[in-house]
Amino acid sequence: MDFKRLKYFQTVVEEGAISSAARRIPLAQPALSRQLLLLEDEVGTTLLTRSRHGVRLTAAGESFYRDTRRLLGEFEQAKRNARRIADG
Amino acid sequence: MDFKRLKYFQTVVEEGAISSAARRIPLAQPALSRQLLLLEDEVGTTLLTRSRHGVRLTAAGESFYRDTRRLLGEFEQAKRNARRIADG
DNA sequence: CAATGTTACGATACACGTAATCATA
DNA sequence: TATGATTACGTGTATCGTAACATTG
Repeated sequence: MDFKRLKYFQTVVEEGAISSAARRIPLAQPALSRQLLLLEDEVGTTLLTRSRHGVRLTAAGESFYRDTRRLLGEFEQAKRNARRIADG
Repeated sequence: MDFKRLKYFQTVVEEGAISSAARRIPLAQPALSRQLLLLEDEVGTTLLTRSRHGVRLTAAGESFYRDTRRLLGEFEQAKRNARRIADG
């Protein structure tokens, strides 16, 4: 599991569609679609419902989105903490 | 950044040496050494001091070890939360 | 048929293992 | 010279982009 995959998921949720998220990342749409399927496979449940108009979070997806958004922030903080201690 | 890389770091800290951590993971010693260098590069600071007897955490490494150990637990919890909501 | 998402497939990048090298008690 | 870490290099797997296909308002 790469943090990259979680960031992709965050972007898709924020954009409400895989296509526009792919443009924003940037990444080809099929590559992003695959990354989301792999993420759902690793988590073990469906996180998004797909439709003609884009994607919507499932209840499980809502939970996972909140949890991982916090997590990504904490990881950045962990790196900052380490650098701050090292640099003085 | 892969979670795998953080888990490798955890194991190295617990073992106190790259060589024994590599046996435990399992992974070839050079591969593990490279992963640690890549991790330090991504974090932006030295996390371990190397010696003939193994490795020791720097002050920055201590901080990063604590932070990421917590993070890894929280990630597992995030997955469990999602599955619980989906299944239950 | 237009805008979305997925599947197929070939090319590239990254992580691995083996072998060689460096460092130190 | 024995133990532990790093560098070099070839190989395999995973990710990417392009192209083709599927779905639906």
